[in-house]
Amino acid sequence: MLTMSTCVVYPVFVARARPARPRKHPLVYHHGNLRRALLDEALTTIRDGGVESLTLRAVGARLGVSRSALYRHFADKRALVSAVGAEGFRLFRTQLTAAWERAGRGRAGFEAMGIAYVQFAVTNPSHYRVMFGGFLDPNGSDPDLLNEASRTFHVLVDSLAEQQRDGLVRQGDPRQLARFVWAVVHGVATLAIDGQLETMKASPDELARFAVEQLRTGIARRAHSTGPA
Amino acid sequence: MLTMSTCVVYPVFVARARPARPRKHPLVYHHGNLRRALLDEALTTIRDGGVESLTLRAVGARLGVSRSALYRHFADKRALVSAVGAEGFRLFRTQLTAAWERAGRGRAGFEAMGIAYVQFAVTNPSHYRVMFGGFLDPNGSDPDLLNEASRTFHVLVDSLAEQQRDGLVRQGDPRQLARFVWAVVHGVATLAIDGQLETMKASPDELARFAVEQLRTGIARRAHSTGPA
DNA sequence: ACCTGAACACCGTTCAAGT
DNA sequence: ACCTGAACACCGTTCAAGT
Repeated sequence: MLTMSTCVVYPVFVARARPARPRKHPLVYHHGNLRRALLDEALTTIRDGGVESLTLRAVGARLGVSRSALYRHFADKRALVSAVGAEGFRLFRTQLTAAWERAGRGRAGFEAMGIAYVQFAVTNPSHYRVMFGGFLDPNGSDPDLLNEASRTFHVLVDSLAEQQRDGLVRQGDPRQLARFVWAVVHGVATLAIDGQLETMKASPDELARFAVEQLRTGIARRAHSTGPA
Repeated sequence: MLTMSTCVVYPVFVARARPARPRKHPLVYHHGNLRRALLDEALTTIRDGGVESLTLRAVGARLGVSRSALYRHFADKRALVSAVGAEGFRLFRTQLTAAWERAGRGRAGFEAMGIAYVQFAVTNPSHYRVMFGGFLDPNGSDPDLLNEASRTFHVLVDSLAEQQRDGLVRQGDPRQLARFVWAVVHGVATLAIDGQLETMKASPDELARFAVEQLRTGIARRAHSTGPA
């Protein structure tokens, strides 16, 4: 637990456990922007080699800083990765709404958003995995991450609710519909980035388009009832 | 790389780098079943605490064996986890076909299989993650894992092909349909085991049933055409 | 307040040596 | 052929000490 607001008075007269070593290099401080620098460095490291490749020592070394300097700005490694995940959700949400708006909302906008979803995952696999991969428990300690994930989900809910008002999507709890739609695109995305589609000899984009098509005929309001099951 | 077929002759007369230490405990060998014992130990460890909790040292210690004894039976840690994944696919496939048969195939069988899919993932989250989680690259070196995954996929393909013959599912490449169906249940499963559903306040089983329902109305052959899009 | 550097308790993997 | 035990090159985290 990090207590930031308490003022700690350090005792000055303590028995020296070890003698002080002479310093080879002068100390260089980052002064204030180290937190941001650590975050950026973690971001590019994860982008290039995945979460597994992220080591605090390497991040520190690349920034010319001790391996434990990080602990002044993040509680631990998890907290650093959480911050990267939260940033990922912000970028993700921007791209989803952009696709939705650019295609003029409605049916075309919804399909464009589905394609954009899978494309984000395929383009940023490491980032996507941090956000969803179970490395972070979403009910965990970071409220920022939780908030960003929740806001992203509501982009989908709002889109579906609007389409219901316009008669493009059949009635029902928009949150329930949104969960189903999310599961579909999330399924395509994770199969794609985990290389499972190659086993099945399929391209991510092709499957994404097919999935969005099937999704539409599944949730679209139909002119003729097919009768009870 | 493990070369199993080459016969290596060890030189006998070598200069000793270090003097031999006296042995405290007599050597106890596992003789033949160590591979199986290692696999079982890895399986329960992963089941209890996930892949991250699996350490070769602990596995060896629990079996009363050196930490490097494992290297006689597996190329490295990855190979051990691959073997666990392959076993997972075998169990998975058994449960899927059992659900399909028990519900009398056809429409009911297909729905039962969908529910069973998500239930397997929720019941064995660590196992499921090993199989799909990207820890193993599926195009990797283990042909056994690849084969098991492929056979499981074909259970789904065969089920859909049979339903097409019986007029329960509309025409089209059954492999393409199977990929879509897989993506849907995989999406529900991964959202569930990564705790994302809790964020959305939904239960895995409820979403699974809803998803299978939507899936049906999406891929079922309809009596009345809704006209071109 | 912020950072260092040594220490601690871990990892997977290698390899000469023992039987 | 199978296993040991020391060694190697890593980890994240802690903490007294320096400025």
